[in-house]
Amino acid sequence: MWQKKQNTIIISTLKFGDLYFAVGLSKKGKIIRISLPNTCLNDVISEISDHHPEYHLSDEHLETLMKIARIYNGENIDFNMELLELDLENKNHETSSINSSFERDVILEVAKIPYGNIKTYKEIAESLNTKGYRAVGTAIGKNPFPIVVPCHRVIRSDRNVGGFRGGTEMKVNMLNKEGLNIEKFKIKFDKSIQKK
DNA sequence: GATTGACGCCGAG
DNA sequence: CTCGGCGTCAATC
Repeated sequence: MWQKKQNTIIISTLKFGDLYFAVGLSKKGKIIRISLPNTCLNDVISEISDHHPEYHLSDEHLETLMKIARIYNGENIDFNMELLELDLENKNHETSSINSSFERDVILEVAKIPYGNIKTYKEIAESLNTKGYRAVGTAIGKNPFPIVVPCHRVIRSDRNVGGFRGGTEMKVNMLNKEGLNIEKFKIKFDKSIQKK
C-alpha cells in the first residue's frame, strides 16, 4: 500500500551510436532535465536522478531523444522550446529545473544563439544589464537543458572556448561539428563572428 | 558575512 | 604569451 507520488518523474534513454542519451520529464510532460551523452547508461541516468531521486524508466519520448542526439551530432534541427519546463512556480517541487529568475533569464538568452554561431559570457551578461560575468558563467554551468539550450556556443571574451560540464573536449567537438574552427582551444576567425 | 565559480581586464614579466 | 590580482555578482555555506 504505497501512495502514488506526485513528484515522480519519468526518465527515458536512447542509445545512439555508442553513446547513451537521457531525458527527464514531469508528469505534465515537460522536460525538466537533459543529460550529456555518455558511454555509460548508469551515468546518464544518474545525471538526472541525482536531482530527482524518484523516477521510473520509460521508453517513450524517443522522438525527443532522437532530436537531442542529432543536434549533439551537429545537425541543424528545430527544437520546440515549449517542451522545456521553465516555470519557477514549483520551486519547492521536485519537478522544477530552474531555481531563480536570474538563471531563467540567462537560459533564455543562451537559447537565442543560432546554430553555428557563438556568443561570449560577457555578451550574455550585457544583454541582461549586469557586470556579473562570472555569475552568468555559473548559471550557464547549471544549464538543465544542455545541447538544446546551446550553452556550448558560449565562449570566453579572449576567444578561448571556456569551460563545459561535460569537459572541454566535448564542447570543442560540438562546435567543430557546427562548422567552427578551433585551434589550441581558441576560436579562429570565421563567418560566425559577424553576429549583430 | 565569507567563500566559490564554465568570467573579464589590466599590468608585469 | 602566461600569470596574478582585482572587479563583479549570484549562489552556497
